[in-house]
Amino acid sequence: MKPLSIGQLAKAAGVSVETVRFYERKGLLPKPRRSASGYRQYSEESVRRLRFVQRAKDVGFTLGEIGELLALRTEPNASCADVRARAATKIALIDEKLTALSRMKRALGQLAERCTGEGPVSGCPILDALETDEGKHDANS
Amino acid sequence: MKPLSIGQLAKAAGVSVETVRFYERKGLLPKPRRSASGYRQYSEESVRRLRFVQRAKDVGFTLGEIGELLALRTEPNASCADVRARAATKIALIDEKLTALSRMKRALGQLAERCTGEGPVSGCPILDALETDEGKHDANS
DNA sequence: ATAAACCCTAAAGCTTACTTCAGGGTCAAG
DNA sequence: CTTGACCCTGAAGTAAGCTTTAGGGTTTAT
Ligand SMILES: [Zn+2]
Ligand SMILES: [Zn+2]
Ligand SMILES: [Zn+2]
Ligand SMILES: [Zn+2]
Repeated sequence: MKPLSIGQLAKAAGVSVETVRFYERKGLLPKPRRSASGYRQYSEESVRRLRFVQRAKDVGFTLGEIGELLALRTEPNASCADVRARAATKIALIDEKLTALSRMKRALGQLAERCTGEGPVSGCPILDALETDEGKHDANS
Repeated sequence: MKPLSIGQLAKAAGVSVETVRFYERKGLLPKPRRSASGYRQYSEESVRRLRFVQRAKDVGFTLGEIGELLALRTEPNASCADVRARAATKIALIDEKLTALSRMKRALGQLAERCTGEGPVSGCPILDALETDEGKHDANS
């Protein structure tokens, strides 16, 4: 039942003390009670809250979106479907990023394939391809 | 042979005028000649250069890295292998990002699967899973 | 000659998620 | 009673890649 100091909370959730204060400023963590000397005092609930933020971050939500998720939990007319919709939106965004990265990887891989790594830079097919337009959109000749 | 204005160059490469000036400040484009009234004057070579930057960006290089690639082209003792190595490094980085995003997608997808989207937010499996530790690292029970 | 469309500079602002700095109090140990 | 570990605040800095703002010249067409 003894309250946790900000350092103890930070450690328990695996973040830095500055991050905790930052999240508080951003409204992701409620303003905690203070000791007589002004030190922040946290409970186990605070640890759960902070871990929630970390997990939501891990699955791709921004801090702003995490704030919305947290707000949803206390809005009485919010529905499970709201949460689901946010998850779906996020998954769609992740898919877009995956697609873009795959395209990049393929394009760069194709350039790299043609470069033997021998000789001076002046004939490198990678640079040549970047200079001219060649190599984009798999041309047919 | 008529020189291009900054607006014409920007249009030819599909970027904004401000972007051209920004790239010049960053050293990605050489400082161009100026007309009597101080207007920048570009050549076709400038268009190629600017397109190089765009294509390198498209395959994932940062502006800093693109500057290095451009510098390689004029360093006499730079080798084709240098370019190849940069490409390989970039591909590895793209792979890391792909892996991270795939992990995110899978984790979030697993949460979303359990949410029917019905009822109030208070019993949403997505939020529940984010609050507790459950759902991480596919537990076996 | 005047208005639209373009051009110039330097500097500040934007986004996200923090970190660092500057300047000080507080608490436990020895 | 002093040292070191911790805590406090507010403000500024960081990364990348631009965009915007503020204040003004130039060119071109009518
Ligand atoms: Zn090469
Ligand atoms: Zn739900
Ligand atoms: Zn100090
Ligand atoms: Zn103006």
